[in-house]
Amino acid sequence: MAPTADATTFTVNDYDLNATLSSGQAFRWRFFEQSWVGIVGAHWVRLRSDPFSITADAAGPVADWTWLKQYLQLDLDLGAVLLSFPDDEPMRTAVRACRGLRLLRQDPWECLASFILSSTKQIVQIQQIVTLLCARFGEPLLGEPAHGPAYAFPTPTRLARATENELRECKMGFRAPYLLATANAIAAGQFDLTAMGSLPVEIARRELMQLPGVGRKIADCVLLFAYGFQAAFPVDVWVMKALRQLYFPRRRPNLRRLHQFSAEHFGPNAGYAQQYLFHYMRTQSTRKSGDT
DNA sequence: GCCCAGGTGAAGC
DNA sequence: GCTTCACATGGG
Repeated sequence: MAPTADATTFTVNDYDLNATLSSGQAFRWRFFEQSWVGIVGAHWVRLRSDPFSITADAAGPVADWTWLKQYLQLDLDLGAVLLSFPDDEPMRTAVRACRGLRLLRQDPWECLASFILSSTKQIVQIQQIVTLLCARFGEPLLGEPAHGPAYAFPTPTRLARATENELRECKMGFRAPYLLATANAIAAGQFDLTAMGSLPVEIARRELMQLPGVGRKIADCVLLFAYGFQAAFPVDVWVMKALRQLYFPRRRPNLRRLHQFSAEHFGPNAGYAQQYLFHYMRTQSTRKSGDT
């Protein structure tokens, strides 16, 4: 029972909120009673969608919804992006399967830290780790009591003051020293996350990969999901499976070759195409219940 | 028990 | 250069 709460409705088309929020880009959303409940920055928010609109409820008063519009990328022309995809059978199939899937625009630090925690973890487990991390180290936020306490994603400074053992208690295992060292570098001002967005993508990638626990794949995730470099093309086990199965059924190209292929084949919005392949593969091959 | 998960870094060839 | 392996933890 929040005293004052705000709501708003955005008109959309071709926006599949379910696919978008369950597609492994962001890890703080839960589907609950026909709504998506999550945290964006310092805001608790609940989202409901129909084919033509998305309605948002906040826990407190909201004077300006720009933060949510940007996060959801409501101004993006999806049709133009889809038209830029290669006109081949695998992409047609993937787009048919999840048309309306979007890329979010996330906070760089939250995105970076989350994906450091993602290596060889399933999406549900990444969600669990992030939840534990936020509950332990994040600032409390105004939420809705029925949904339990709400927390911001912890800052680099706060995590830099944690011990490796405290982080391991959040079930992150061998990723703890990576997260701690990266938080330290940023908190100490040795690494400027805000500068990445205005660099050429290759330079920004090289910079991000200097951070401990950040290799090519995680760097590409941050470039794509946080900075909006739409040509960045993260290759994880699913995308590798997709590329090999759909484009190289008789060969077994290595990672370097797949990156080369993706750079030549998928065009200026390769990262978007990658998300369609990723989501298509995951929803096709895994038939587990309760996924969304 | 076994294999796998939105990988990375170090060591071995 | 490329391939192999250890690294925590939990789900199927």
